[in-house]
Amino acid sequence: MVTKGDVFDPNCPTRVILDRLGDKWTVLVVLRLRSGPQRFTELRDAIGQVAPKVLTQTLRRMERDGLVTREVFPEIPPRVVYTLTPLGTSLIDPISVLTDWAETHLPAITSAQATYDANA
Amino acid sequence: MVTKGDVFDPNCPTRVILDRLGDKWTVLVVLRLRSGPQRFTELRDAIGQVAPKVLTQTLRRMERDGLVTREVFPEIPPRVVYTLTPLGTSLIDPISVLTDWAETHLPAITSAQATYDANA
DNA sequence: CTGGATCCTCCAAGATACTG
DNA sequence: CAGTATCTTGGAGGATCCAG
Repeated sequence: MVTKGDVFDPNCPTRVILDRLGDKWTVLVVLRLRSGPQRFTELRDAIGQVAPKVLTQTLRRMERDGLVTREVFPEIPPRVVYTLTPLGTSLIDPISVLTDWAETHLPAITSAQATYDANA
Repeated sequence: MVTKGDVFDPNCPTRVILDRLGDKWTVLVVLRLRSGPQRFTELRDAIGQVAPKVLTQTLRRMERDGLVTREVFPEIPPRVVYTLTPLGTSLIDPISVLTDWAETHLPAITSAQATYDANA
């Protein structure tokens, strides 16, 4: 049974989620797929300089977690389309809360850092 | 100027925040300090097996970011108390959204993983 | 008690090249 | 086009000992 108190258990679900969100690309993939299914190359180009190996790793892990589906069309050249699952879509709101917080408080953080560094 | 669209800019504020939340201990420190100021050892004991060096690094970074204050009492033995700043306190809500999401959807994720692994 | 100093491990991430 | 194969690396995290 999972309770609110076990965030301090190393196997706590929140820790698992934060591991995912903490990686470099998962959140960006979610935000890209928000506007609809995308092909591998579309994701790569949109997200920026990400090595194909890394993007593949990210997408595979997201597929395993049930956040995206991977659809292969057996054509030449091959076409692979990634789509957010309902589970993946449900992550958009929590992510938005974070981005909103980040954008709201960035000035305060930057300012705090400047003050801290000045006294160093 | 910071806009919603620049999540794909490597210097995007959201990326910075996610880097923090993605580390192993910051979120746990926030949740501990939620119930009030704590001493170094109290934090260490409550959070679990964290090396003092690592906890110090975490706390220093949080102090630099303006999330906590560090108060040293020049006594023997020394006493150091960490307290959430208003900025740090404002992080509790976004974190709660994440923990709620995690706890709600953990079964779905676990199930998805099991299905994925079974077909491997 | 707090946490600095030192050394070590591990792995996400990246660069590059290649293939069905 | 959508990856895989291989090699490399930076830095978070950890273990241990020591000091004010």
